[in-house]
Amino acid sequence: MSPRGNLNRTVVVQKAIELSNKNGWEHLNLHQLARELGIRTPSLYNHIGGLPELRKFISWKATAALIEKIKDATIGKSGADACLAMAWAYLEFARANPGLISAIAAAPDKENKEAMETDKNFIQMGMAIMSGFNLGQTESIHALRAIRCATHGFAVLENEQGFGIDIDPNVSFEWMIQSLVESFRKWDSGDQYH
Amino acid sequence: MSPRGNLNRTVVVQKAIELSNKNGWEHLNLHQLARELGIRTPSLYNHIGGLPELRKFISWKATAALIEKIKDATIGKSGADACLAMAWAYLEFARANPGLISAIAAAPDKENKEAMETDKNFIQMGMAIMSGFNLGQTESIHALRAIRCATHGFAVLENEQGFGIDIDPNVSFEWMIQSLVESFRKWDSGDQYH
DNA sequence: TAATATAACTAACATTGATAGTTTAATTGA
DNA sequence: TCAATTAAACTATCAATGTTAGTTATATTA
Repeated sequence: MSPRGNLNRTVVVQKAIELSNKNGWEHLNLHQLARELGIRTPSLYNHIGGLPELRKFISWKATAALIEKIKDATIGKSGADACLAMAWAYLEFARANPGLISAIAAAPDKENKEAMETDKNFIQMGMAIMSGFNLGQTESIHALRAIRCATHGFAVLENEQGFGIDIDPNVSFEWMIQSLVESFRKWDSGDQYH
Repeated sequence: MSPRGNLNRTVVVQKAIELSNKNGWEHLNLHQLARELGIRTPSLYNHIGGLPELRKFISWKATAALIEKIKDATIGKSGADACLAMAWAYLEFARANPGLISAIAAAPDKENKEAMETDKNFIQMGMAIMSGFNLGQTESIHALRAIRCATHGFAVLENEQGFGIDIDPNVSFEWMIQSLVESFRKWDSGDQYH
C-alpha cells in the first residue's frame, strides 16, 4: 500500500511541528522540512497539499492536542479549580510548543469539517468548565473569553519578549487568572458591581 | 540634499504600515511596497536596510504611536477610569491597525537605543496609570501585565477569528477589563482572597 | 556651471513555494 | 514467481521575493 513506507502525513506534520517549535511558526519552510526528513522538497507534496494547507492542518491538530491537555488537567475539578487548571494547561502547552501559539489562535479551516468540529469542541469544553460558576449563558461566554484572552495574551507576550526577570511571570499569571476567577465568583453570588 | 525628493524613510514606512494593515503583517513584502511607491524594489534600500529592519522600525513607531493614543485617552483620569481608558485605547489602536498587532507585541530592537527607550516609556506610562490603585510595586506590575495580556490577547483573537456574532465582543471586553480592575480595587482595600 | 551627493535604475543571484513529468520501489493478484 | 498497479520518491523548471553590486540620473551646492 505504501511504497518506501518510511514516511507519511503524520510524520511530516510531526517534524513540521518540531521545526516550528525550534525556529518559530513564521519560519517554517518546506525546504528545511524536506531536508530534515531526508527527501527533496517536491516530494513533500505527496503527503501535504502545500505550506498553507500544512499550517491549517497543524492548527487543527494543535487545537485538538490542547483540548486533550486541558481535559487531562481539569478532570475531577470544577469551578475556580477547573478554571485555573485550564489556564495553566493552556500556558504550559504554549510554553512547550512556542511554535504553535499562533496556530492555536488561528481560525479553523472552514473547508475542513473535522477542524470546525474540533473548534466547536474547544468552546464546548470551555463552557462546561465555566458552568461551575453558575453564571448565565451570556456571562459564561464573557468569562470564557476573558480567560482565553488573558491566557493567550500572556503566552504571546511571554514568548515574544518575556516580561523581564525582576518579577516572576508565573506569579503574575496566577495573580491574573485568580483576579478574573474571583470576579466570576462575585457575579455568581450576585454581588457584582456593574 | 535629496535628489528626486519625493520619497523618504517616513513615507516608505507609512506605506508599509498601510500595506500591513491591508494585507497582514506577515504578508508585508518589498516588491509590493516598491510598486505602491512607484519605484523598483532595490531602490527601497536607499531608505531602509531591508525587510527585517523595516519591521523593527515599524514596531518601534507603532509602539510610540500607541503610547500617544493611550496618553490622550487617559489624560485627566486615574485609577479604574484610567485603566479602562488605557485598555480601550489599546484595543482601538489594534482594531484601527490590525497589521500592527504583532508589531506592538514584538520585543524592542536591542540595537536601537531609542526603541529601547520607547519600550521603557511604555512600561513607565503603564505603571503611572496603575499607581492609582495604591497597589505595592510588585502588585502593580502584576496588574499592568494582566491588563496588557488580556487586552492584547483580545486583540489577537478578535483579529484572527473574531468571536462569533452571538455575543457582542465589546461587552465581553468591557466585562473582562472591569473584572480585572475590580480585583485591583480589592487588593487596594486589603480585602484580597490570596 | 561644475562637483557632489542622493536616489533612482538594471542586472544578477539565493531562497523558497509550487507544478509537471519521470522513475523507482513496494504491494497485489494472476 | 512475476507482471501490473500504485504510491512515493526523483529531476527539471518556474514564479515570487529578498538582497547585493554596480551604474545612471537628478537635485543641491560651491
